[in-house]
Amino acid sequence: MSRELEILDRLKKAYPEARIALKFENPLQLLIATILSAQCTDERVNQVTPELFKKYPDARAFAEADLEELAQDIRSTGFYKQKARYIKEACRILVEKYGGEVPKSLEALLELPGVARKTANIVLANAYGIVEGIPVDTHVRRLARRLGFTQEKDPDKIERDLMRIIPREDWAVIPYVLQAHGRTICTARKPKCDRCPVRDLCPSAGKDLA
DNA sequence: CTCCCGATAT
DNA sequence: ATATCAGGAG
Repeated sequence: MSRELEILDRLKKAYPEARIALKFENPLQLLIATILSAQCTDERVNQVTPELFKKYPDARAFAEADLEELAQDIRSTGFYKQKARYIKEACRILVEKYGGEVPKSLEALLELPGVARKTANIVLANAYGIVEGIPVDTHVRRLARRLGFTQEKDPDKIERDLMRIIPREDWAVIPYVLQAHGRTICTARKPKCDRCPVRDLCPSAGKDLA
């Protein structure tokens, strides 16, 4: 087995429970929650969304929301004015072009404001089971670079490198496995290499870098 | 590259 | 006190 596949195998075994942490009951809720999760923990998003989804039950409700009020409703997730604008405008487009439904294609999702490949991949995979790519967030980016899976910095280029290395059946779970490892062991600041299950396969082990 | 911004770790 | 964080747009 290649070094890369051995790493993936060990990490999957180390974090067998790893999966999406965002709470949602339908594709629209997942889309909104994922937009909110930018630069914010899923845990905090989950503190805001139950109330939010009660107040705004569908895309039309978000599209017709008062912008200032919506912003206050999501305030604690940070970047709240931006996110409120993205959500309102995205939902306006959903109502206008897709009957209030969340479209099932990458291209259509990428048309929405506040939605790039990371968000689109998460929504497609977890709401519809459609796997077209690998969501690259900061955890995935940091670990992919530390593990020597890529030298790139641009998320889209990192995604391409990962799609070459990782078997397609793992594309949907791998971000959650990497996030779990990134939160617990391979942290941004002081990675706990002494407790890492892939230490012997990691080119960055013991080093003190990004 | 800069801006958006509150919450949390250090 | 302040550095950094589950992104994306201009």
